[in-house]
Amino acid sequence: MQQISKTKYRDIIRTARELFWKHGFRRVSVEEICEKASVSKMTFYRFFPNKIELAKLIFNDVTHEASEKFSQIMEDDTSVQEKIKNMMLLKIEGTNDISKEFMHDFYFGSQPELKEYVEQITRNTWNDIINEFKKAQKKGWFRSDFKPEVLFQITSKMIEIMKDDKILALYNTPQDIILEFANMIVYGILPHD
Amino acid sequence: MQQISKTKYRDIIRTARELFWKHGFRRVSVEEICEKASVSKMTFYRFFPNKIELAKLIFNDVTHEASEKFSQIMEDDTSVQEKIKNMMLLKIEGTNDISKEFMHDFYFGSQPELKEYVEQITRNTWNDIINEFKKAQKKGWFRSDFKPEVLFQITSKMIEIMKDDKILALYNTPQDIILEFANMIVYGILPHD
DNA sequence: AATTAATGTTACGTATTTTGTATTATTAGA
DNA sequence: TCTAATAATACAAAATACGTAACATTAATT
Repeated sequence: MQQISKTKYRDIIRTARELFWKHGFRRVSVEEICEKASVSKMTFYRFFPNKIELAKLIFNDVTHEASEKFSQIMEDDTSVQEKIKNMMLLKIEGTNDISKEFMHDFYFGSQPELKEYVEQITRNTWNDIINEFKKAQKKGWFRSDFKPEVLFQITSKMIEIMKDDKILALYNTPQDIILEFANMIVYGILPHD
Repeated sequence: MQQISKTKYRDIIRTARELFWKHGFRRVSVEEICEKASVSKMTFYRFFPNKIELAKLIFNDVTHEASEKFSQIMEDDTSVQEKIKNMMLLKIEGTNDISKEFMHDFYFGSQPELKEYVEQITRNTWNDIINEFKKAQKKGWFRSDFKPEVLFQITSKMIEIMKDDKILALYNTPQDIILEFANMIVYGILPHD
């Protein structure tokens, strides 16, 4: 056996992702991941220095995949309405897909390192998205006086608002809040079909 | 303040039930329950001697409710197909709703006390259900040589089949599958009016 | 307003779990 | 056979969870 098993590596990531997805970061132990992935703890620590680094990697994957999907929608040869609709659907799908548990420990957990990392990645992802917006804007799909960068500020503030228990209580899940903001961004607060 | 707050008591149970439901027994701490239920830890321990006793109570509630629903179905003045259909719906609802997590720690957890309790309750519930079947059999709703224990197992397995995507794709709605399976159990696969 | 019991707050010792490493044994490919 | 990847086990240190106690606060009753 001279080859490092890429399989084990992937098994760990896949298993951890599933578990984090369901229960969040803090509820899942390294040993549990190892057991489910049929991997010894030593092997785990040969691949990853600790649980946090693994979480970073997984979070990175998840956001990257989401970002890819978004870019795809923007680049698709469809009408603006269709794009907006797809964006909304992606948001809905994405928020349905991303478990509350998964994000919670990242945002509100006790590891400042993880929180920082998540914020950074989120920032980068938003940069990508803003660029997509600018490209779209050049094509005349949005108002020309609208500044995509504002989106970043809005979403930053959104996270702060999310932390407010009184606001949280108004919605079933944090995802609903995200959806609400997405709606507001696209359509404003005027009624629409 | 001379009255013990029944509200707090209920809040604890409701919150704990939700958390156990999602994450199982071991992943949820007393403190977490208290926080989410907006109750101090002391109040918790005034109501419950420990986490295990709370779990017992909740498990008891859950199984009792399920059993009640089942009896209701059997006692309803409906056709046999309707009863079977409702049984399946109940099962689906139950299995979709009851997370594996919820049961897992009870069965495989490290508390033998809890496991024993669960096994006993399960046994009792099971007996109740079989008795309902036998009552129905006496009324002539099933063949007299048919063993109710088998029906129960069959419906369980059928639910598993329903969850198969390939099977699911064959029908328009999940309800159609249920109806189909209920029919199959009642009439077999021979044509009937 | 004073009383009183329920509830909250804080702190704490103990028990359990988790983390990360070291050590030794297997395993499977070269 | 030899060798490196992996497993198994044991372990100390850190973190978390449990359950209790002592005291503070609240709000209804008198």
